[in-house]
Amino acid sequence: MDAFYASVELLRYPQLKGLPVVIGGRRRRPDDELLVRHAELPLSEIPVADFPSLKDYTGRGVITTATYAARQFGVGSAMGLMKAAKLCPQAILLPVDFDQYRHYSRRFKAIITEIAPLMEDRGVDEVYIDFTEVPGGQREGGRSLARLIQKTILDDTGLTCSIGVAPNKLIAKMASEFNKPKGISIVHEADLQTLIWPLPCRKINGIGPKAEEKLKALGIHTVGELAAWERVALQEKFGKVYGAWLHEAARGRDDRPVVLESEPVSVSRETTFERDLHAVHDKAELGAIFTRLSEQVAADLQRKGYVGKTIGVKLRYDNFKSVTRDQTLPHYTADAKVIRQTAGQCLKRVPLSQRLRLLGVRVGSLMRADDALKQSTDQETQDHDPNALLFPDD
DNA sequence: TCTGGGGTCCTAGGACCC
DNA sequence: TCTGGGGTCCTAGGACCC
Repeated sequence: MDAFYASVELLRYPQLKGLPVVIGGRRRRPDDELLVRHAELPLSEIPVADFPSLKDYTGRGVITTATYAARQFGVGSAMGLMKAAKLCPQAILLPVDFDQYRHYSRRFKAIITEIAPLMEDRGVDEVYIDFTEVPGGQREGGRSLARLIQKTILDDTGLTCSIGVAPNKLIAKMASEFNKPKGISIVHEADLQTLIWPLPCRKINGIGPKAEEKLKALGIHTVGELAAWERVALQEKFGKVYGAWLHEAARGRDDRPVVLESEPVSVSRETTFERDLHAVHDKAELGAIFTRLSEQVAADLQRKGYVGKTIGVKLRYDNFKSVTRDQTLPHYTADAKVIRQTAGQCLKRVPLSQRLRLLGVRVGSLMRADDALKQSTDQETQDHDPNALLFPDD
């Protein structure tokens, strides 16, 4: 989806269309005041001049999405808001409204699966679709089906997307970036050298900032330059698995299937504080946050129907260094008190003299709650300990 | 003026078991 | 008196992605 969060906000506030708008920040909805002040007005009639702008923002946070108008000023995803404010102080700043994005996410995905049922969910704003067996999926190399999907999503939601069509996920992902926004790009196997090889390595999904730097140090800047390297040489520099993958990726080879369903591995909640906190000096405040995070994780697990047995904490110090600690329980749980208690044990194993900027609670080694129940009743027949796995404290 | 939140996967060492 | 080989699980950190 094109600038997804921002585009959803523009559905609510069409008067902001064409203006630099960024989504992000840590405050409650800054338009709360707007809504109160303009309670008599529909959202779409709130004057543009009354929207909060980047230059008035103080505090922590990053941009999650910027409209294309804002990107012209050099601001973009993951940029700190304070830095963005220097580049484009007049940009309108709206806070993240995840419920709203989830709602539109479900809608566009439902539209896609109606047209092409083999869809892999890649997060709130991205999917892979298998066109292979869809009627008309091969017409014009896939362009006609891509157009149909774009038009149906636009008619139903008012949102635009960009689609890349290619023989595999690796190339399709790269192709989808070629013509944003509202783009359709078809890349055939034979186009590898002309369309893919000139690109910077960083464009490959799986090469991040670290790998890019390492590649640059070797004089490898483009995918084509990467493709010139022998597999063994890359494996020497990057390790057996990653090196082999780099070798394949540079040749446009990727045999990963489109995965329709997957089980979650972990559930977590974390928060960056308004100001850095100290374990001793701000003990009460930290304790309350810690409890809230544990309760949120427990609620998330219960809502999704999972239990887990590895409980962990994550801390980020004021110097941005992070540490994690975790502990595996002998039983599965989704209980806030058990999570809070175990996470508390983990916290004791971590140095706490430095100020903290972030605290997180995580539950991993998940299992579906109904499967865990089944296991515990199996167990019951063996040792007459009802619900031992799920509810050891009962 | 630094740098969100929610994830996945990989690596590597140590414990422990057969 | 010098110590194999394979497997699994646990833990911590880190790269990467949306």
